[in-house]
Amino acid sequence: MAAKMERVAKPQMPTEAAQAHRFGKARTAQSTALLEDYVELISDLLASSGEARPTDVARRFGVSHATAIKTIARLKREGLATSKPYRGVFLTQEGEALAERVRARHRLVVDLLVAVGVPPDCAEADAEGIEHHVSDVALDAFRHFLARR
Amino acid sequence: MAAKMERVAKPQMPTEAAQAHRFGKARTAQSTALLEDYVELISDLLASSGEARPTDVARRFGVSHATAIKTIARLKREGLATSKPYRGVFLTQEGEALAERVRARHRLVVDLLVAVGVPPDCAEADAEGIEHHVSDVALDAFRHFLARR
DNA sequence: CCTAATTTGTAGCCTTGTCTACACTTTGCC
DNA sequence: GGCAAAGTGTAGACAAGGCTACAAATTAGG
Ligand SMILES: [Mn+2]
Ligand SMILES: [Mn+2]
Ligand SMILES: [Mn+2]
Ligand SMILES: [Mn+2]
Repeated sequence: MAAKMERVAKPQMPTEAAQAHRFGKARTAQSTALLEDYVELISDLLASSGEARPTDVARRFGVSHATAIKTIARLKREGLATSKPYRGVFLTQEGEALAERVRARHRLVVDLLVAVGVPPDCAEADAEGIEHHVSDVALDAFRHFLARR
Repeated sequence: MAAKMERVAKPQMPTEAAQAHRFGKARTAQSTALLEDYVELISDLLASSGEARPTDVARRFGVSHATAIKTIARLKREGLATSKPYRGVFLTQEGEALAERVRARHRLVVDLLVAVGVPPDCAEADAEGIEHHVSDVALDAFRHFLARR
């Protein structure tokens, strides 16, 4: 029953393919978000204290040290970090480059949020999640907006 | 060796607790992002065609129908949707309310992005991920910005 | 130097989210 | 009305990300 001839309202929906593609992109971003946050955090720890120990990473990240160690293992598997037992974590060239990009993007997102009126603390908090979903094109737009506002 | 007295550069890092809290919030947002996208999508399908079949949801979402069915099961478990075998999915009152909020937020985020100069297609794509990490405070700021720009 | 505290590593276990493969209903069409 | 196609559901596998509990190594004090 129902919908004899689907001629009702039908507000504009994107095409199936386009929508699937968008959702897929968001899913991919999620899967790399963790790695991005870890390399950024490790890079910060290295810069500010000269070392990045798993326990520090875990505390900063708010997870158990076992979880941090597993994620660091993934970082190594993906060629972003190195570490030897009981020796702290370091970033590969690739890892440091990623950290640099991620850090810059994080700052840009925070700046944009603040520029449109989001309170700084809130901007900082929201940016931690938002940053991983902002494309390069959008980042360019952010830069232009900040430059000429 | 190294760091005899950590008096080096030390660019401002947030406190451990604050940073852990931020990361924790981003993690939580991620875990609800999927549910939000599903209820929004189901609501759209119901509005535009009168029914939301698992296969449609799967195609729109870009996953296998088995995956969609499992996520729909989670929706039901959490009191957001109902369904009987071979009969399509419907939203509970709570689910429809969530869909409404999510839809409005999605639009607001897209509008904000466009307003700061992000190309519409890009805005639409990025918003799909960003939306789940924008707090109510930030949304208010977005509204004000859009109103008085 | 020895011992105790801290850090690190490992070993399960759980939940989510994804897939493929197979079985069962329902639908559509001749 | 019956058969093929389409849709639906279930089962089993995997990876990621989280946890707790325990074991081993390192570091720090006395
Ligand atoms: Mn982040
Ligand atoms: Mn960040
Ligand atoms: Mn979304
Ligand atoms: Mn959305």
